Amino acid sequence: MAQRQLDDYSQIEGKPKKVAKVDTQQIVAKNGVGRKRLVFPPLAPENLSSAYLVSATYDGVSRKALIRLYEPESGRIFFWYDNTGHKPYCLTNLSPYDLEKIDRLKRHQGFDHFEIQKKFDPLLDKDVKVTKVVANDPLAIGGRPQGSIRDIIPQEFPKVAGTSVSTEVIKVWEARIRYYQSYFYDRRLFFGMPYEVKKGNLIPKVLVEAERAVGKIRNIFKDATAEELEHIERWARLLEYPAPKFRRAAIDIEVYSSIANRVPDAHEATYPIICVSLYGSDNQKKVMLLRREGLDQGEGNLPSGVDLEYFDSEKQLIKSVFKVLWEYPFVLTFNGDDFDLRYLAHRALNLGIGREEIPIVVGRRVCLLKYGVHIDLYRFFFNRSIQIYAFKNRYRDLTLNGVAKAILGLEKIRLEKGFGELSYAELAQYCFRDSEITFKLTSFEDELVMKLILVLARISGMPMEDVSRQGVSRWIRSFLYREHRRRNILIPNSEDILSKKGKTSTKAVIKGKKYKGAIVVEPVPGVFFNVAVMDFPSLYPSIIKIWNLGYQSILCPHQECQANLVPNTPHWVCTRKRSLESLLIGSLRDLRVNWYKLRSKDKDLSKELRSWYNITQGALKVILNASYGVFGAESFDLYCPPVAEATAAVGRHSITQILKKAEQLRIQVLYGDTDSLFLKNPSKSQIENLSQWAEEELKMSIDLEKVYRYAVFSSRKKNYLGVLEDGTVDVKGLTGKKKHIPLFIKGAFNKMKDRLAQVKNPAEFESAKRDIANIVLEGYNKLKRREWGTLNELAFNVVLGDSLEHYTKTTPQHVKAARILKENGVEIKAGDRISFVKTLREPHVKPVELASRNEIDVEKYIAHLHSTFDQVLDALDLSFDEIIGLTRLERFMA
DNA sequence: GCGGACTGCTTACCT
DNA sequence: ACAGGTAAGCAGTCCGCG
Repeated sequence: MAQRQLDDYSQIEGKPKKVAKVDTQQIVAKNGVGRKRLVFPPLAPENLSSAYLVSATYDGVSRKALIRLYEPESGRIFFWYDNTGHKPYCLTNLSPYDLEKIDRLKRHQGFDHFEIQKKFDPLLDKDVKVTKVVANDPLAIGGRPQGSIRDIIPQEFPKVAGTSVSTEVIKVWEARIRYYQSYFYDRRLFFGMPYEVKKGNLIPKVLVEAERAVGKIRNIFKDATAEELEHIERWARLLEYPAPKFRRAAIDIEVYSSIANRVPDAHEATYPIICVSLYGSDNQKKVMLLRREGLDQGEGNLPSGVDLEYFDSEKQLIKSVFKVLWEYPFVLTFNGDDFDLRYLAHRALNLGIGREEIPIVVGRRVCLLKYGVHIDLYRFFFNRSIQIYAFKNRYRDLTLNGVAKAILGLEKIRLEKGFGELSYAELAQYCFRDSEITFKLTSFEDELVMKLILVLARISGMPMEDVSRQGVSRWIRSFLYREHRRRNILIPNSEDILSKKGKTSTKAVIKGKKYKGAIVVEPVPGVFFNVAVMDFPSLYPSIIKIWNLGYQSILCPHQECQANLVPNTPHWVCTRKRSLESLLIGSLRDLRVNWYKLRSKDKDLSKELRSWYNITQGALKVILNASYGVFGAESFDLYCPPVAEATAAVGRHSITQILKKAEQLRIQVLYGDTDSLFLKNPSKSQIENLSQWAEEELKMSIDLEKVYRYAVFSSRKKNYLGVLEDGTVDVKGLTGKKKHIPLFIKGAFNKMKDRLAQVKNPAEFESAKRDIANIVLEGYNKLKRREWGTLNELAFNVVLGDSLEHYTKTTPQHVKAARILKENGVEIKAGDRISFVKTLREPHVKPVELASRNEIDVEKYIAHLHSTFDQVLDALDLSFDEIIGLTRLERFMA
């Protein structure tokens, strides 16, 4: 089963119903910046002019949806409780008459009532009557180990039905959607958008400027159908509204530990918290230290403006931290879910601080706040899509230091000793830097990260907490679910989609894959001047749009659609009705390509506006890039393999057709991958012809993406080097750019790269070739003469993909090195980068720390230098062996 | 017992 | 837990080899 039994918020430790009684337990906290006293819960007033809807939960006490509104003027959070009487529910195909027979259901304490509802069944393609089973509590629907309504119905009905009823025909739908999501979908509320409270009711704000922009957009998309335009406008309305300033604070804690290098257990919370730092957007900078006996003041400078406060008791220190957590609307941590907030909460309990005084809600995998929104930046930066598409793989190490160094150029303070041995000054300095860095991860480039999370919350329809923690497939699922509810379409169960439309028909090139993917054109080896790169902008989303792909439309039940075949597959696509995916993904794609990308570069707009548009187009890019893949991912709740397969098949068809056309137009294609073509010195009219043909015949645009002054291809696919007119060098796939190879080799490679950047025309190539040969020779000689700097220069840095025990089939070199490290008492876990060098004696590897320079296997390094350079030398008509002076005979003998 | 041909595993990359 | 395709390097296996 792809769906999870329980959600994070139902797994909150302790008894959810005892969390903060609304009327009796009022917690009053005075914050440090002279604001008003805070009363909990901070109810929204009867009238509130404008506040952003940032988060929501189910409140077990009032049994209502609870919405957090962020009001940027005062920088406060207000709580708004549902006033419409909306309740949790699920749907079933059993009639109320049948359901009445199920005693356990009727007697269930959370059960409220039945309603008959008409819904559209997307898999049967017709209206159906279903029963809405309404409950008083979302946990009654699902979330209790036994005795949840969603389980009782299929389990109990066959027993009471009289005749034999198979469990399979009894359906329960929409029982696994979190209540606050369900609430938002039904009430058509949008996370991240501003609302006003008027006489206690929530009303969306309308902004004149945003509406004006929507009007402009409407004019741009003249060719869109009415249905498409409707969706484009709906998205644009979400994206045109500006972002607020986020009042926020980053915190970081340090815990005393007797053993250096061991992370204290956040659940046990045995050791005292000795230091906490705070960095606020309102310039509140603070370090709180626990006084300990015999500790030196020590030397060390805190940046100016940082308050230093000492506490005699840890309890007082923690209470002081809690004031901050009861105060700020947004709290930032780096790994606070697993460590900082979790430790604080457990430590507080250990010290006898009352539950109601603790501002943290500790879940199984997350830690949330009772007042504000906790954003764990570790979780956000861990997201693969964010890493790749939003930050272009700029950071590699998923540590605070790694991310900050790559993005901000800021580093943690290096420690020579354990926390236990630091003086007050050293500890304060160290701790403060961490919260400073954490904060700055959200403030660089005009608060990009906060805005990105906001935009993603709007598009996905998820609270900021969730959107910052969950992956792109959840975001996509959420906006598709939202559209189902909007149109009164039953949200299908994953297993029903799969049993109806689960089969694929093509054979993947790679063993173990489910279907065939993209085409890579065999490159023509050599150096070519004036290479034009053309590509289909967001090819797969375009295909989903144009071919009307979706789980409903593929293999639809209509006879007449069966002739509408996807090229090279037996799959047909519906001709009667537009699929939700086609409309939603297609309109997002069109908006990005034809509006947001252009606006982000529009010099007539203010810098601020351009930056906003740039963030928006970046968010769209992240989503669009994943919008095809999710349909081929089992974990996606609308998993539908033929949709993914059809998308890839049309992709292959498109590039194959354009290759043929290029040949007809006598344009030589040097290379191509998935959605791109590299053309050899084409004329303007040839390019024009090609793109016109694609527009007419394939109904797809193809753009001239860039022109390389020259490009170097080896005979290997996904391996090339291109020099743009401005001298920038694009290196793709070559070993020389891979992050794990030794700096020594990378250095030599980069020298070659810099030299190649200077070549302007074929004539200049000859002297460049001589220089490159010298670079290679220099590297070779240095190795031969063992003239490297530190051993670090020779270290390979390979990420350990799994925990050490997991490697049973083979033992790769980095695993060998990691095991040696472990024997030496170093803690090793999945995701660690292992640095090792190649040595002469068995087992031919050693962790850098443990190796000495005389045991290096120089010949191995020469072999690596050789293969790294071969990828380029081939094309330049140079030979590694000749460069290093091997005679033809010696080469023959070797 | 050893080397070459082969397959499989693992990582890092491309679109 | 978005997909499939490609390259590289090494580990492990099989088989021939008087």
